[in-house]
Amino acid sequence: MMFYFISSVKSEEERLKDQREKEELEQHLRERDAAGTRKHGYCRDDIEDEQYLFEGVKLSEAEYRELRYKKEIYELVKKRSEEADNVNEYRMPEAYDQEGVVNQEKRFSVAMQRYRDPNAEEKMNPFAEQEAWEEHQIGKHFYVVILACSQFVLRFVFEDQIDFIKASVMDGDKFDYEEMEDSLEKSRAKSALEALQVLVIVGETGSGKTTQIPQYLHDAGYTKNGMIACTQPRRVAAMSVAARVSQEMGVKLGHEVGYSIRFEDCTSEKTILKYMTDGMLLREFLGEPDLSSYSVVMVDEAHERTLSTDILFGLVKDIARFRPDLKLLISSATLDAEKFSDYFDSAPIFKIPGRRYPVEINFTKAPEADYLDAAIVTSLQIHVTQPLGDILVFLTGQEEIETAEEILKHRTGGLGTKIAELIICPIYANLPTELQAKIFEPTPEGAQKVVLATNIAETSLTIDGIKYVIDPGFCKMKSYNPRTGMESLLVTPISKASAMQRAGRSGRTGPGKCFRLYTAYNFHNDLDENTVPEIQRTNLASVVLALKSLGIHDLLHFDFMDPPPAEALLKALELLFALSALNKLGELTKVGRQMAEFPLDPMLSKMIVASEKYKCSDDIISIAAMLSVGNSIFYRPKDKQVHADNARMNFHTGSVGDHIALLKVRSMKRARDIRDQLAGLLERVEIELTSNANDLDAIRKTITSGFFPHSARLQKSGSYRTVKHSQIVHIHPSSGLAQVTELKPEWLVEIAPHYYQLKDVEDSSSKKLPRGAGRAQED
DNA sequence: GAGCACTGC
Repeated sequence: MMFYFISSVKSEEERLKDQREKEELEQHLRERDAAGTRKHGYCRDDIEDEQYLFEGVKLSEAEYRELRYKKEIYELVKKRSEEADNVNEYRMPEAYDQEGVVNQEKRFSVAMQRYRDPNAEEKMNPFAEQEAWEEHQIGKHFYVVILACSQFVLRFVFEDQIDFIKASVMDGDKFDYEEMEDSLEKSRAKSALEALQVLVIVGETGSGKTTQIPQYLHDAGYTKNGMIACTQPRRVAAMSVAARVSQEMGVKLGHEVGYSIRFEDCTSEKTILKYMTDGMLLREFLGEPDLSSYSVVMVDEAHERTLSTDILFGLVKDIARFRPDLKLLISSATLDAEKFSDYFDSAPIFKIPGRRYPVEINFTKAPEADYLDAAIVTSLQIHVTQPLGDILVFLTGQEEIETAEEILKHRTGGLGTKIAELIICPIYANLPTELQAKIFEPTPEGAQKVVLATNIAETSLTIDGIKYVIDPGFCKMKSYNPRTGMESLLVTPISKASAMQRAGRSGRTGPGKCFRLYTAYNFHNDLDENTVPEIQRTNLASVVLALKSLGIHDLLHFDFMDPPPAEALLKALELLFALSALNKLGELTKVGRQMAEFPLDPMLSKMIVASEKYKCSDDIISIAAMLSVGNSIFYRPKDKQVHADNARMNFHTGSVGDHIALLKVRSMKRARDIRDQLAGLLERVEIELTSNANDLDAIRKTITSGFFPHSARLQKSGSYRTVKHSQIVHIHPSSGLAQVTELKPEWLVEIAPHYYQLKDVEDSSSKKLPRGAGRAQED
């Protein structure tokens, strides 16, 4: 346990100067002690200068003497309190108000009085009761005691502090927005944009590339022969950028400038500048394989390497060859520009400066075993020792965030009013929107906000005013095992690119600091340069189906920027063949073409297509919509008991039931939207909308038609084993509502005779073959 | 008593 005095707000130069002075003082005191001249009170009587320093803080001589004295006393009583057998025998009622809340200032002065009073009976340990209370409150690990002195506040911190080493400063870019527009108009940018068919554009978010370049191309006349498409990885981005550009151009959104996202097409015949999600352009490819209505395609945020952008790359590269009039712009953040350039036949790279402030990077001196604990300690360390400014902590998931929130509340709960208030804001995608809004509320004067976020804060949303980033270096990442055909989420170290992105989050509105909870050595030697692109770690069934329906047959030789593992491609082909979407030659069947129309996992699409036969399409699309919305409909924030305790402790947290209700509303609306879309698509593939809700067997058979590859048999042991590969699987815990559909073994042979033979399903001991409809885990 | 990062069509 270490004992620190930590100074108040200071600039870096001041800090260094103080540090120097402090070292000088310490050296002086050491020499004096060694000489045997040390006196009570640490008076610096032999120093001429008026500056008195106490642990780095400048004081008047009187303050200095007082503090030195107080510290010594404090250490003494602390020591004695540790020695005391029964801490409860000492009481200090004066220090508590009517509600029983301790007044730290008062507590200290009472302690001082008692200690100095030669007649006091409780001289021994005035702090014992307080300490017992604190230990009870915050679990012995960390506590802060505030001492008020005449003109300033000093803080005592007891903690095994984490030592950081300042490693480097990520340069900012002092860049003038107007200047850029000017230079874009006049400099080589203009000629480059006009002369070249394919161009890689590099620029940080905020450089204006997304808004300025399409406008420039429009002015240069590129919209005469077709639209300009600009793709974004996220819906909100497409919407907000379109809104801004339409404003800048002085036109109504949806007229000349529009956006197109799922469930919402805000474009018209007038539209010449179209912002859209990458997945949406991919869908448009299916109907228009040469993109003839576009004259320019700009793939924005290409460095994010979403599944859709990666597929788009291969497709646009291909059509650019036979359409010399199609201009192709690939825009990305700095890191992997060379790679994009290489892929697009050495396309020139054009750089646009970004706008970012410098960010100081700190690494830990030694590796931290428990990153969650380290993150909490570091937040408090920043809270107590650094100038005010909001903190962003990257954690891996909801559960971790909830744990961290509890611990932080616990540890700051017992602190008096002398310390700045710490506002804790959790944020993750499953958090109801109403609660998400909390992170955008401006931090009140004198308070400090700590945002506990998942990866959502890395790209999807930006929070202004973040000054400190704490990066434990992990995230949850999806990985796919082609052998078992199962996807799983694993906590994985992040890449260097991701670490830079996280650090950059602190430098958006002013200079920032990033505290990495790993060593510089770890960073340089253990982290990958870039995150493995999604296409290499996902189930490719829907990708393969989409490419096949675009007429691309030789998938193993398709020009992927980073080819997925051949095994994953083969697994996808195998599945599509089993679903009869492909024939033995690997060509799309009629069923396959119908399936490709649905923006769903092929097993779900197959289920819908099969519903025609069993006359229950109306019921099946409801099921499909609910399944594709994901699990969040049945989501529960946390174990009720814990939450109830929490609510009692924090007495203002709202009711859990309400949160779930809010969440359900959002998910249900989404399911409704998807269902409506599916109904429209049914018409398109000429399947009649029929309901057959009374015939459960028909519905079960329809489900079996899509999900037979995932059928499993109940073992005597209570676990399940897949029929096809004898893989042990478990029903996912979220399937509390028996989300397993029972089916008859003979159906498998009836519905998928090419996949199952009678011998596969024969099992004298069991009549039922429940099937895991939810997610299954590998054993 | 289990437990689901983030997008997107």
